[in-house]
Amino acid sequence: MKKSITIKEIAEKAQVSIATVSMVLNKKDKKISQATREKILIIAEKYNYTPNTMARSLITKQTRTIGLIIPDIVNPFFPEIARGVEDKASELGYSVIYCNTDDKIKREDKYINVLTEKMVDGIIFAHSSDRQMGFDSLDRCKVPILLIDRDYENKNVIGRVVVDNKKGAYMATSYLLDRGYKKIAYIAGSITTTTAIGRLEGYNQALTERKLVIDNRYIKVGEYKMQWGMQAAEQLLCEKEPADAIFCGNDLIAIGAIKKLKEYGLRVPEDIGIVGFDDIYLASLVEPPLTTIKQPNYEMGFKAAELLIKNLEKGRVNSVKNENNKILAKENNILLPTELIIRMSTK
Amino acid sequence: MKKSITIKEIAEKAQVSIATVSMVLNKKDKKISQATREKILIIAEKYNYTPNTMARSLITKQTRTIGLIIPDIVNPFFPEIARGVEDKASELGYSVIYCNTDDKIKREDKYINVLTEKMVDGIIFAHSSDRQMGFDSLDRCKVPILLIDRDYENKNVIGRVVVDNKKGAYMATSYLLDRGYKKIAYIAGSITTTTAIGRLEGYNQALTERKLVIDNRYIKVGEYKMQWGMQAAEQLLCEKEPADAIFCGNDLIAIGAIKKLKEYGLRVPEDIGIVGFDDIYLASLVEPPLTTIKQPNYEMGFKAAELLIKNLEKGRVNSVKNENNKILAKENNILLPTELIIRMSTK
DNA sequence: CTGAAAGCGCTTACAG
DNA sequence: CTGAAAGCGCTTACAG
Repeated sequence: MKKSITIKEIAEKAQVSIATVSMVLNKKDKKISQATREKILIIAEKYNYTPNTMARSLITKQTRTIGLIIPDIVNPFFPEIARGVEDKASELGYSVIYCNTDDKIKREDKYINVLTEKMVDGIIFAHSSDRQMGFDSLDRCKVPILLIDRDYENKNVIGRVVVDNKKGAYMATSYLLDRGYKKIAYIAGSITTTTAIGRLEGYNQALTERKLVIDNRYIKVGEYKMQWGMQAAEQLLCEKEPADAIFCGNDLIAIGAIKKLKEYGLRVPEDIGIVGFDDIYLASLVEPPLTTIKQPNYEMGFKAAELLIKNLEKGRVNSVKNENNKILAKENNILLPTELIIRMSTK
Repeated sequence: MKKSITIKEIAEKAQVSIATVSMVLNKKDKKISQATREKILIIAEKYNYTPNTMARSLITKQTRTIGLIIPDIVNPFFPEIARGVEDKASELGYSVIYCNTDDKIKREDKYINVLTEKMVDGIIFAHSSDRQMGFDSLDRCKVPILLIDRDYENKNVIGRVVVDNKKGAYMATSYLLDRGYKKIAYIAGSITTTTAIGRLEGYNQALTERKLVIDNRYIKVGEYKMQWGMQAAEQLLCEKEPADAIFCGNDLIAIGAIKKLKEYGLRVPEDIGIVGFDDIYLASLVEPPLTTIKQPNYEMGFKAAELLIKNLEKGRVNSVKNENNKILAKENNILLPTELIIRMSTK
């Protein structure tokens, strides 16, 4: 491929210094005469000049690139986040390097290193729930990190954008109770993540508020998979007093549960109520359509990019002051609301 | 954030020159004594040295970053591609900057510029079908481009990885004929893209091979949306001799068609056969489960990254020779096979 | 085996 | 209003 013209070459052609060219091309040209300016601009246009951002970044210490580390873009939970991030970033003149970790800490660490070497200005990170406090590669990270979806404590974390899982689970459980179901089970995908803990709390709160007893036999913990939804639903059906409604940790679990209930000849929602969490593409096409707690994934990505970049640019203004503000400003912790989407069968 | 130590500082601490440090850190240290090597390595380790790839790239003209330009990561067609690209790229030591265009040529052009400025080594590009030959921003692009999914002619295109749409459509249509359906309709999403043309050809071929007449009333052209599937299915049902099977341009169209058929009280596949193209997440959960032509999207991304990077590195070896090989080597045009996935109702 | 020097393409005080 | 110069952090011939 043909290489680009440089400011040095433009300077020669225009018979001016490279400093002047640089200033004109960067619009820091208040002090440059109109004649000079035009001469330079015309040459740059003619030779299709593209600046070399490598060279620029070397001086400015700013790449206008951010990293996005997620478990897996194929997991339908993440494309919307990724899209939100990219939309806001590109609006603000930033590019995004994206990385898939499959929730493996080794890969996370590798990507944090790579992104550091590429000198990204910041990282948006949906980390593995297995991440352990203590001796952590995040400590050695030289780049500000903003967490999404899952929370974590680390000195390099400058902010977090998470979903109000507790409220969502509360809404889901309350919805089922409002519709007259009495014994609400909860099929969880996990119980260790901050996300999962929030959902359990919301479930508990809804029951407690109505003075209902929390029955551990109705709480099943497994993985966020369809298979587990089927398995857990079967377990629930075998209890002496089977539950009459199920709040599912995510849509995949819910879909599995529905499948199993059908096998047992149970109708949803006539015989048993179901609400899922998350919002998978086509969830509305499953039969019966799945009522879910929708997570604002696009907004999560969008807000995260906005917050990160805002902080980066603020940081540049008074970087000295920022050096040891380990206490996170409250406005850097964003809790996004969820929404209950009720879907009815069209039959 | 704390800044990284530089090779200059390491050189001072180790009492050697920066050249020596550079060689050791880059493993080009055959000629360096073991003692010196170790001294340097220990210091680098101790101070948690991370190389500044900006500085390096400025000299080597290589960023080990590629661009991925796609219409929309939220469209379920693209996550698998993106994942394939990232997997292969990271395996080969490359990062990927990803961009969403919404099929807008302006955004495509913008991203091509941005990626050029960021000095990516190459671009994997799923372009808008509206792209016009002639005065084209791609011509001015300074970076090698590899096309995926959709073909296009341009001097900067060094390769293409596309799906065998013709064969896929042929398989879909033949499958329906084999099952005894007589009048196969085709609801297309488009008729202008190379992709769409391939599918139409395959459909025609299957009919022609069995000496069946191609009836234009059975071919409906619209968009790749569920809404259009519903609409077109309705149109087909209103024909004097309604079709008894439909090959759908993609899964969304197929799902829309199924929906409409249900409204008319028609059963799939007893009353009418349906085959879709593409493979959307959860397509197996729609009722009845959708038989589709699966596109090897992950492989497409994976192969694309492999092919692009292989060419980049080859190009570096003999860049002079490569300058004007406008004729694309045959091995740079990859046609990936599709697969027929038959899904039956479990009832 | 190692170092001095040039240079990648740019920005940024500083001087005039 | 404009230019000369230093320097960002690195690599790469070249010399010894």
